Amino acid sequence: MQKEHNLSKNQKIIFDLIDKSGEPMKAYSILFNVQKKGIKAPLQVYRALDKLVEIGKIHKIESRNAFIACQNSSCQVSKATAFSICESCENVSEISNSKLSKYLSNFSDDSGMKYSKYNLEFFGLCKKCKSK
Amino acid sequence: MQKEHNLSKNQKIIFDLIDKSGEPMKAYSILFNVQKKGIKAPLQVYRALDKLVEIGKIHKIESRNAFIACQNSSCQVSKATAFSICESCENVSEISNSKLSKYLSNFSDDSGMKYSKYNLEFFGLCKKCKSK
DNA sequence: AACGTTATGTAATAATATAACATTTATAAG
DNA sequence: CTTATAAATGTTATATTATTACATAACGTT
Ligand SMILES: [Zn+2]
Ligand SMILES: [Zn+2]
Ligand SMILES: [Zn+2]
Ligand SMILES: [Zn+2]
Repeated sequence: MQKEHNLSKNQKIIFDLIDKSGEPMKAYSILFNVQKKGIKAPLQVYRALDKLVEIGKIHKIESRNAFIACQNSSCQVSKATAFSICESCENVSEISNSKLSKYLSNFSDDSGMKYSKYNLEFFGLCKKCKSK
Repeated sequence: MQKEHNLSKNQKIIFDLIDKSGEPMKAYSILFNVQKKGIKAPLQVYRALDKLVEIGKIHKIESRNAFIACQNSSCQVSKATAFSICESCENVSEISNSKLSKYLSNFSDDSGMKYSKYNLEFFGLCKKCKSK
């Protein structure tokens, strides 16, 4: 059972945009797209993004400085994220693989250290791009 | 046997700085530190960084926009990188764990897709910070 | 109503990274 | 040694990404 987050006005506008786009969006592209809805300044976007990331509705693709809606309904807290990124068409998808997440969540390094969060980004060519 | 890369003048200056520091350095901090050596513009730094990343002498910590010298002598091509990052003191260390790298290099997602590269960042508290 | 918390608005600025163009240096053939 | 090619450098300007600072408004709880 996951906590219900009542998004604020700006958060909802920005989440809906990202969610509908279905792909990673950059902050200033988001800004451009929501200006007609009254969101005029970068900070308004970044504040909403920060909150949405915090509650796991979106994730940041660190290598791309872009934000994508969570594609994994069970991933409501952004502590364990994994993505595949096509280096040709920049398609990104979230990987939800329970073995992988279990493996990484339980991973401890050579000094016995365990970690509370991780982010993994795989790079390669997606099927479309590979078959070209 | 790994390929010997003869670093150019700027590449060497910048690699030496990062390597000696032993911790992640940001591009403009690098710039500041090498200005006395004649490197005056951001682009000179970014070009050297790009090359050093390409040949695996340094890695970029994506979540921090920072660059760290490779701590793993066998990791001369930046295709499979893993780091642990302390969220309190920002200490970063490169993880070299053959099981982990084998697991991730061989990982294929639910559609059977395999990937040629990955970058993994673990977050948590380092031993020092945990014991405070 | 009073309070603390969360969200918003706005302007300015900081931090990170690239484009464009000219020149120089290194490497390798012929 | 000359020519060709690629790699690296120098320089200016600009683009992109993100935060600081401060003021105001809305929300949730008691
Ligand atoms: Zn998710
Ligand atoms: Zn693709
Ligand atoms: Zn390395
Ligand atoms: Zn620490």
